[in-house]
Amino acid sequence: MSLQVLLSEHIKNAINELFDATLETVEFQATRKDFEGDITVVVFPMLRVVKGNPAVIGEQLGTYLVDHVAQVKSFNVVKGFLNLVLSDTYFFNFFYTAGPFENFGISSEGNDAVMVEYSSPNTNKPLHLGHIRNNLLGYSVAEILKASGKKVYKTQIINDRGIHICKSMLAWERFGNNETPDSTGLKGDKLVGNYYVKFDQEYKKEIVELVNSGASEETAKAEAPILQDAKEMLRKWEAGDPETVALWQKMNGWVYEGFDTTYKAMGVDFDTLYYESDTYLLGKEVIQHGLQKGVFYTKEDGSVWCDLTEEGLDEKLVLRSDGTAVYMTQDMGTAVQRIKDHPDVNGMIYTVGNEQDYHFKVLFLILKKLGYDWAKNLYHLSYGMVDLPSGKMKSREGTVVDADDLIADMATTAGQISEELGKIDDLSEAEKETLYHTIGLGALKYYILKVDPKKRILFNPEESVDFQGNTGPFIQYTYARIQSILRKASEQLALDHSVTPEFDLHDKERELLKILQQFPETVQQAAQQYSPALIANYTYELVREFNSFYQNVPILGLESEAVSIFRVQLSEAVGKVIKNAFSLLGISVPERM
RNA sequence: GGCCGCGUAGUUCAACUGGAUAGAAUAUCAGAUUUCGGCUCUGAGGGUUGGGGGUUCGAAUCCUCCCGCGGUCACCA
Repeated sequence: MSLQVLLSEHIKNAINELFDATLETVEFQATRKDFEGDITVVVFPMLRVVKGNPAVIGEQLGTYLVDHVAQVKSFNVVKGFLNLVLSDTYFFNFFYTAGPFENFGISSEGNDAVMVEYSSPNTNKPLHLGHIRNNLLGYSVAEILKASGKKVYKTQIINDRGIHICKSMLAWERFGNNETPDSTGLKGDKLVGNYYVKFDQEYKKEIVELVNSGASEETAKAEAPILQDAKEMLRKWEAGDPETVALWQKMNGWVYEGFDTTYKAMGVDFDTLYYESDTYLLGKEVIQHGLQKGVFYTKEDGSVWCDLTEEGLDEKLVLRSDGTAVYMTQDMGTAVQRIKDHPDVNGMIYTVGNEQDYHFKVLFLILKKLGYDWAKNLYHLSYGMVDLPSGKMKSREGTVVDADDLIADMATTAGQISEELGKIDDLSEAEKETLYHTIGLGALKYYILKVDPKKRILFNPEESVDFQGNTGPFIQYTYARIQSILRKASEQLALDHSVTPEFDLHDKERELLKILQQFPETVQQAAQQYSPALIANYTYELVREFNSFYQNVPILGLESEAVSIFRVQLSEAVGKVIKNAFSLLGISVPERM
């Protein structure tokens, strides 16, 4: 039984005995640092069933608890807050039953399955900083859900068809001179991206020419020959023209290879993939189903709509008058398909930028109206844009930050700083390179994940790779330091885990234990809220608490060996929790740095 | 313009979802140490939580009206 449950029981009994009243729930909170105590009972809410002065009620409750509950050592009351001081035995007991902390906070996989979609790129240009936030969020939320006891499928829908894909194909065909990733030494996604840019340049040229020869800008934009050709290419692709399809496959293949490299560098992965070229025709049966149920209706021109005005939204087109699918149709079809493919899944998380908030609101609502029981478990993991100190990322102004470049830069910067600090001279070059990548990536990931997803991020590369403050490297550094403590300790002490300590806990050690035991709860909370930021901030708090004590107080070579052993074991536990927490964020921790 | 989101120390972020005196980190300043203006400690200042009103024992958090920033309003995806 957890402590809170135990205390609730006793408090309810107390209210019953002392005031002859019935209490439904008891509200707890962690005691604030500036007050004495470990856990706080809020008395105010009880005033609804018990009349009286909250401070007096608190006194009476406190006395009762000290008398009846072994774990409560003493108490104090401030206004309506009853602060309980727990016994050392309680903390020792927690520490020695929860240990050895290997899988602390990580539940084993259950049957309840969810699907997490993230990344979902277009196959006509390389991944950029915006995708990085998307990928990190999606991956981390998937890991957190897993740790909370769910079965998780990571997926993405790859946007591999459409006019934008044809644009890069056309430009390559026309200006490419049969260039390949091999012949140019470029990553496949970069090469294809270059031709997408090339198309745009040519297109603009043609517009200027047309306008100069008297056309209006609007008609010039619509009628530029190169755009017409791209449209023609799309028609050919949809008709299954072998040559076009072969080109499409070849160029997409290049892009996938490039993406794989980037995903690998980022440390993210997927369990199952969906391609838009397979799903873009899906959803028509869903439309039929919806028409029968009366959820949709047909207009005179044959287009199909869903009326959401009762729910405060608009009318939404779900099928064009020519019978072809729109974005919404596809997304409905894909959702249904995914459940068909994975019958154990009963919920989905979509990691997509907040510019699509409205789209997902509508999608979820329609699926609910269609009567799918899993539709109530859909969640749009919506996140804000990533801005740079120089302003917004604009592809036309060339201020887009490329994902590969950024990851490489972060590693370089991490290397420079490490060299200056000069603590790792005895590592081999290869080891150093791995380490710098770990640190650089850790800096990047932590900086992005510690911010609430829905808020915009101002990404400052220099600040993020700082080794001080609330940063990834600082936490990694603490982990490495703990490993070093353990290495030294193993030479001096026999770490007997069966030792039952007999000494008073230092206040700081109680603080640390309090934070430590909150980890499992934090994981559950983060899973409920889909918030890696919660994990990140938790880890930082743990690390800060650890440093504030063990930076000034010796761990080894104390007069009492029992205390030394305990401190080493506590350090070890903190290290393991850091490692567990960081693995939920997709960040690895170095053994030394 | 309608709808959605955001607004917290100079800056970047927190605040256990309505709880106590709104906290960290950075930057700044002052001390200590230092063969260094750089590294490391110690400490300080810094806030009407965009503004007004409301709800209650209690509001950064909830409701409302303004202000500012962003997004979105396609038979595009």
